[in-house]
Amino acid sequence: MDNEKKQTLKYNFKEIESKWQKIWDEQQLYKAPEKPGKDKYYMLVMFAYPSGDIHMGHFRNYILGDATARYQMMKGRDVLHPFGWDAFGLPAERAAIQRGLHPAEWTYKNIETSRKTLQTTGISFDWSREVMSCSPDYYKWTQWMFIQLFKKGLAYQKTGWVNWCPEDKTVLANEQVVDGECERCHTKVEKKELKQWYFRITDYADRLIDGLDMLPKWPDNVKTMQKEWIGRSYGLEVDFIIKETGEKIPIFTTRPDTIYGVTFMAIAPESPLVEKLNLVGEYREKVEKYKKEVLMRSEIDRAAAVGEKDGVFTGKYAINPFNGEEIQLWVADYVLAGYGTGAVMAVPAHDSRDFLFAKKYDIPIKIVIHPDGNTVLKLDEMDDAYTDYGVMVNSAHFDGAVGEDAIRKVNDYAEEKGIGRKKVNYKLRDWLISRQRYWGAPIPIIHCPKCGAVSVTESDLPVLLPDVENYIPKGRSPLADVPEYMNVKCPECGGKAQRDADTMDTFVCSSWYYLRYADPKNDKKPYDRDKLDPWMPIDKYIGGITHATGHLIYFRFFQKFLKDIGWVKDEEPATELFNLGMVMDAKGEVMSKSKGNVVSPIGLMDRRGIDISRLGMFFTAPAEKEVLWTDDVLVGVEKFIKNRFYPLTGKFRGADLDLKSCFKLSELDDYSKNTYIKLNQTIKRVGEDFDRLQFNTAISALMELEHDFKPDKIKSDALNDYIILKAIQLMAPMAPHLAEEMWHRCGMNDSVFRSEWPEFDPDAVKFDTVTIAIQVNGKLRSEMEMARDSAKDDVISTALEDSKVKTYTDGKEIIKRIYIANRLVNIVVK
RNA sequence: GCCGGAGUGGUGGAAUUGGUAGACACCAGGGACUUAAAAUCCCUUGGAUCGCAAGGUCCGUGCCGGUUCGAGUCCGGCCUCCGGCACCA
Repeated sequence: MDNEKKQTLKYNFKEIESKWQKIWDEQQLYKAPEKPGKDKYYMLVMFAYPSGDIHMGHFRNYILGDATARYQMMKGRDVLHPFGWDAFGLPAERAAIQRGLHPAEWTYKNIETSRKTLQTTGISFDWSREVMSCSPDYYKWTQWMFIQLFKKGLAYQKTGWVNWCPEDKTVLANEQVVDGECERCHTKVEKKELKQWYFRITDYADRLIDGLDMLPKWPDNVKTMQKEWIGRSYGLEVDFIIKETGEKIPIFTTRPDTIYGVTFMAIAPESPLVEKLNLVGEYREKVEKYKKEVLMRSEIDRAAAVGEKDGVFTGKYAINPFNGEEIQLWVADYVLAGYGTGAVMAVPAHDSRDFLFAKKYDIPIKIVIHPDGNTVLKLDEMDDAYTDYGVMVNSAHFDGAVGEDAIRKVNDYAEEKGIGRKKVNYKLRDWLISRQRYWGAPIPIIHCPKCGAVSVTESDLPVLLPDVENYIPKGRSPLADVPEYMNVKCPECGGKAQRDADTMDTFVCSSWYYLRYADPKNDKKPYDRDKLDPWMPIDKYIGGITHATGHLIYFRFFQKFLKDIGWVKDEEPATELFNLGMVMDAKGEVMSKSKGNVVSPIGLMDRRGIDISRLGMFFTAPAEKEVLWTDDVLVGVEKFIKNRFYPLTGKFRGADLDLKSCFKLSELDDYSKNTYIKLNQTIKRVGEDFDRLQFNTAISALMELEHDFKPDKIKSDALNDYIILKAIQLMAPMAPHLAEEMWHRCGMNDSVFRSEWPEFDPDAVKFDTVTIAIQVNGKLRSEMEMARDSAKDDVISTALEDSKVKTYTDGKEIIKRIYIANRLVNIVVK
C-alpha cells in the first residue's frame, strides 16, 4: 500500500467531526417540519438543569436519544428531537448569594456553557425549538397554566402543616423531602403551619393510577412506584360518637371486619379534631404539652421511632356505633393528621401498631378474628397482633363471616344503618407549589381586601420577575420587599391590592415543556394545537429513574388536566418511557464536583473523539444499567474503529449498484453467500437491538460482521460495496460523524441520514445449512451439518448414525426422539 | 418490615418464546514483525481431569429442592446485593 493511500485512511476524528457538524448545520438536517407527515416520531430527552456544564450522565442520556432519533430519521420518519433548559430553581439563588451574581446571569452563563458542550457532541437536537423555563416568553405560559388550574378550582390556598427547610427558608413538596431531609441541602425538615398554594392533583388520583395500565411500554418498576406513591386503598369510614357531646368523629379503616375489636381511638396530635374535643383542666394541659413535644420532633426522629409509640389519654370516651361500647380516646403520635380523617379506630388484637400501644399503656385487647375455624388465638400467647384475614368471632351477628366476604358484610351493614360509608383513600397529597424564593415563576395572583385572591388578567401576562437586591432568604419571598412589584390594582374592582409574593415550584415549569416544543415561539398562546396534535404523544421519553414519583407524575397530571380543558388530545403524554442507568466513577461513587471525580465529556471527546466516546459508552453496558466509567472502556471500540471499520472505505471498489436490491443466493459462491447471509442477519439484529436501545449488542453484531467480511475473497464488486455501504448505514446512528465521512468517501452525495435504513433480505437471514446439536439424554454428545428445514425423520436417522452418538445408544432402548427444527436433536435411551 | 429488580469466567457483559452457556470486548499469557520499544497481526484463555496428539470425560449460571427428554430461563424454599416505600389505619 502506498503512503498516500495510508494517509487517507487515517482516522482524523477532529477534522471529520467539525467538518460534518458544520455541513449538517448548514443543511439544517435536524430541523423538524412544522407539522409532521403521518409517520412521525417524537423523541424526547429530559431537559437539563443548567448547573455548570453537562456531565457524563447527561452525555449518556442524550446519545441514547440521539441514536434513536437518527435511526428513526433513516427509517423515513419525521423526527422531533428538541432540547431545553429547566432553568428556574434554588441553586441559581445560592450561587447568587455566594458569588454576588444575579441568578439570571449565573443561569444564562451555565446555559451557554452547556449548550456549547452539547453542540460539540453533535447531538441531533433541533435547536430552533430550544426553550428556557426562566425566560418570560416561557413562564408567561407557566403562569397561564396556573390560571387555568385556578379557574377550575384546581389551584387553591390552604393553611396546613407543611415541610419547611430552615436552611433554604422555604416550604417543600412531599416529593422534595428525602429521609426527612431537604433533598437539596440535606437539612432536617421542620413542620410549620402556613398558608400555601396547592394543585388539586388528588382529584386525578384514580386517573393517574388507572392510566398506568394503558402504558405497556413503561417500565414496571416506575409504574409500581407511582401506584404505591398514590397509594389507593378501599375501606370504610365509620362515625364514632364522642360520649359527652354526641358529636361524630369519622375514622377510616380498611379492616371493617375487626370493628368489634376496637378498644380505643387515637387522634393525631396536630389534627384539628383535638380542638373539637374541648378539653379542659389537667387533660388540656397534658395534651397541649404533648402536641408541642411532638411538633418539635423532626421528620427523621419520627421516622426512626417507627415501632415506638407514645401518646396521652384525653380523659374522653367515644362510642363504637356497632356495639355501643365505650372506648378511651387518646392522642397519639403514630396517627397521621394528613391521612384519612386524622383519627383511627384501634384494634390491638389485629393491628401491630395498636398492639404495641395497648401493651404500653395497658389498654384492653379483644380478639375478634381467628385464623380459621380450627385455630383459636389466645391473648396470653400473643406477642404481636394477628393481622391476616380470618373468621370473625365475638362480633355479634357477623360471627363466622370470613375474610373479604366479612368486610363486604360489615360495609353493607354500616351503609344500611347509616353509621358509615364506603370510602377510597390515597396516600397522595395535594401538590404544594408555592415557594418563598426569588428564582421562579411568579404566582399570577392578586390579593384584594374586597375580592380575595384574584387571578391576573391573561392579557397582562407575564407577571415579570422584578430585580431585587437581596436574595438572602428570610422566610418570606424576596419579592415581598419590592413595593413596586407588590402594590397593584385589583383586576376586578380596581381597588388597592397586593400581588402574591411567592413563586412556583420548578416542577410546575417542567410539567408542560414537552408541549411548548411543538410551537416554541408562539406569543398568543402556549402552543397551537394544530402544530402540537400531530406530534403527540411522545414516542420515547428517556431520563433518569429519579423522577419516577415526581416529574413523571406531575407531567401526567398536567396532560390529563389539559385534556379536560381541551388543550391536548391524549390521556397520556408519553407512550414509552426509558430509564437509563447512572454513570459513576471507577470506584462506583457518584460523580460530583466536591469529590473531584467528575469526568467531563468535553475532555473525553477532545482526547478520543466524539464517536469513539459514544461507542465506548454504548458498548460497555446495556443502557438501563449503571456504568462505572473509566477511559479503559474505550480501548476495544477504538481499536475496532481505527484499525477495522474505518479502513473499510479503502476496500470500496466504486461499483454501480442498487442498495434497495437483493442478491440471489443461488448466484453466489459459497463464501460470498455466507457473507451475504451474515450481512442480513446483522441488519436484522441491529434493527431489533435499536428498537430496544440495546446498543452494546448492536456494536457486537457489527464487529462480527466486519470479522467475517474479507473483501479479498469477494469476487463481485457490487456485493463488496453493498456490504460496506450497509455496514456504514448500520453504524450511522451510533457513530454519526464517522459514518457520514465513510459514506461520502464511498461516493455518496447526500447525507447517510437521508438514506434509507437497510431492510434484511428474508431469504438470507438463515444459512441454508445448519449445525444441529445432538443430545443423548439431554447431554450434548455431538453435532452435525444438515440442510435447513430437513425432514424430522431424516435428521433423526442421521443423528442415530453418528459414531459418537452410537457409543451412548448401543444396546439401549430408545424411548423418545425429540427434534427442535434446525437446532437440536435429543435421543432419550434407557 | 413491605413491595420491586438482580446474582453468569479474572473484568464489562451475551444467550428475544425452556433447546449447543460464556457471543462481543477488556485483562492476562504465548507467538510474529522490530536492533529495541510502541503500534499492529495471529494464537490460547470457565474449572478440574485424561491424552504425545487429534480429541475425550466430569463439574459449572448465588444455595437447596422440584417440574421437564432438556432449566441461566419455569415452580417452591433460602442467602446476598441494589432500588423504592417506610407508622397510610
